[in-house]
Amino acid sequence: MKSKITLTDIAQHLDVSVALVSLVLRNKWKENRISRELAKKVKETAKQMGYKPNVVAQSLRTGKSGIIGLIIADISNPFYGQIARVIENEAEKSGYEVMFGSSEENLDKFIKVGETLISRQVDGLIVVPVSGSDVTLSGWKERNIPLICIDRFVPDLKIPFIVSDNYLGSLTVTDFMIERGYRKIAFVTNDTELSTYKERENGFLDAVKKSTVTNISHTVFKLNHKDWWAELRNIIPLILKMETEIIYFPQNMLGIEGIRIFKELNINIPSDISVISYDNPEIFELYKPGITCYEQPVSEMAKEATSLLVKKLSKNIALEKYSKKIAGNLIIRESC
Amino acid sequence: MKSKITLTDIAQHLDVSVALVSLVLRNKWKENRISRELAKKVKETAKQMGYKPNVVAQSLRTGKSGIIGLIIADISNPFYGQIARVIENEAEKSGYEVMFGSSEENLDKFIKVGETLISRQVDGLIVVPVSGSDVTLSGWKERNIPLICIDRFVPDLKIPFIVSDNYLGSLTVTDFMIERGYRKIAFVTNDTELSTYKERENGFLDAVKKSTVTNISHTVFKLNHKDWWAELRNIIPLILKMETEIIYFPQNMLGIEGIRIFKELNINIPSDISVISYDNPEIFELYKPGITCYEQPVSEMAKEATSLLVKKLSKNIALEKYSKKIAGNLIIRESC
DNA sequence: TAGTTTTGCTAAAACGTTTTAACAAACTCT
DNA sequence: AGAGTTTGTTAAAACGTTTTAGCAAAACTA
Repeated sequence: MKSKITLTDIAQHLDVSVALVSLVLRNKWKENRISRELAKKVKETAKQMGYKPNVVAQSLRTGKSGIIGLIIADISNPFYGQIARVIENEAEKSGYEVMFGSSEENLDKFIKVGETLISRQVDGLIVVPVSGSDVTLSGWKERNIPLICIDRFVPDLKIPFIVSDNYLGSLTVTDFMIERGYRKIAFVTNDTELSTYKERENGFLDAVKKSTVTNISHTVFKLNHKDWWAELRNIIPLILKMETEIIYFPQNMLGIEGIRIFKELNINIPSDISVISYDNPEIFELYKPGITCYEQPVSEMAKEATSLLVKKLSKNIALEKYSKKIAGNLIIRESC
Repeated sequence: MKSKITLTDIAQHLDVSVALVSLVLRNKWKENRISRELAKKVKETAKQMGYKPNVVAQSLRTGKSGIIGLIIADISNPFYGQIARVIENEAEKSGYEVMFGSSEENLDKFIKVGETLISRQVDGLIVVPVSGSDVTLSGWKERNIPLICIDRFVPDLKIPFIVSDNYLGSLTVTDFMIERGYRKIAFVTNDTELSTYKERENGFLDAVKKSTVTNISHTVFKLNHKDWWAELRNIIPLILKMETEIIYFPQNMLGIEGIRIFKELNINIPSDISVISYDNPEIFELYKPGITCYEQPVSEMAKEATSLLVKKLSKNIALEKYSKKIAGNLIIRESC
């Protein structure tokens, strides 16, 4: 069997033009007045010869690759894995494929992955912006690359975004803690300007401030972005020493690492300390005790973002006004 | 800013030929005797004009896409996620990118994903074969598509494979259970012909058979492939009623689902029943009690498979003789 | 019968590259 | 000075498609 059958092969085999074959196989034979029988014959021969279109050639000619590029922030974070899954699924429904890469929260890698995707002629890009990526993003925008931000947005940049309502979410979490009677609260976050963390911190602080309960003592710990992993290990004993009643992790990786450390230290949740976290990875459900958390509307975000981009690609409209902040929901389990 | 700068743009701008620009930018100017100064000028202009090669056009011309296709079996299985991650990483080191899709253990989807990847002109394919995929695979092989199987192999098909040594692994697990004194053992597996499951079952059965201990009672439960999820729920109470001492899940998803069900039923591990599983997802480490399991050499497999494919792509050699079964290792925790 | 319309198909350009053969100009020999 | 060689550059074909304008033949019109 010949390894690659092209339109030319079929055309030669039937002694017709390449154009005709192309028209038939893309179902344009009617409007191009190609006779029904010939069309049929072409289709059959194509199938029988095992013709598969060369998408690369198609892309080159049409300028459309049928690929959506996705840049997530951290491949090992199940949250982004889930986002990628849903986007892939949704994209497929609209006939697109997804190519993706992870920036690992690193600007250089972000740029590199993006440029690679662009040189592959992706039709559009869904990105989780990383710290410092605003210049790059506006550059891409200038170059007319259809762009959507997901999970995080970049203030001041007129790029449409679909994110979860992190401020509201964190308010909810904090109100819940206070209502449950917790008064000594530790908030352990990453030291970064990213919108997600900022808004969750603001939500936390505002909830405490607005509360009618007055005797709340709260401490914010900021982990160095680069080796938060190690820092968390150092900080947790401190937090325990402070007789903290509850620790609030505003992100799943922090939460997961937290419970790992508690397990190692033989600290019991919730009898020794209570825990609440953002995001709802499978492990929070399975863990004993189940971890109370604020679940983000992952599927919804991913779906919205994809359909927004697809809309943009089919009819070229401005999208900023479609930007959205979507609420999630609190899942109460046994950890607090 | 113009949205797409091409070689032609640069050539016109400098009033030289497109050929020259191409030669310079791909660092072939020396062997083509292009003057040093002109080369320098071309490079500078290219950078300054923001030229990015159109990889699609390059692919069409060269017949190489620089993409490795990957078909995993189940996107929601962290085991395959990890494989995908490592492959992507390794591929990148050799200058390849990875496009992937999941077959969801479904033959039609497997074929569809594969054909899509092929029509995208992937340079080669790493696949986790699904049940019944042998015909498809040999078809692809006929079409000269460089192919490697990972995780599972297809007997009788001369396609190079990198898998873990499932028979040996299961022997090890079973020997361990017996040595620990367990005598009433349930083996809960999927009802499938896939090499992984078959070999783990054989390993289990042979270990029991060969054992010098005589009073072992073992039962094999086979879950219907399609809704194993529901069936497992039905079977576990039976297993408990049989006063089984230990339950052996020969795959991570089975194990995870198992502990979820135990949690729901308020069954304690290991006091009510002991558990041992194959694979080592994060949750087995974090869970209380930690789940004893047999860890597969995921990274090693993924690395081997990638480097094998890359080798094939650079120098076109036959690979079957490089097929490998790699041993994993037992991780002892508290669940048995 | 001559003109007009319809039918059925094809030639050719284009997409952005890579690669090879060829060519003019400048040099180097005798 | 003429032949040969080297240097620096380019024209053109090719990869596999899509798409448009156009053409010949057939079928109508009147």
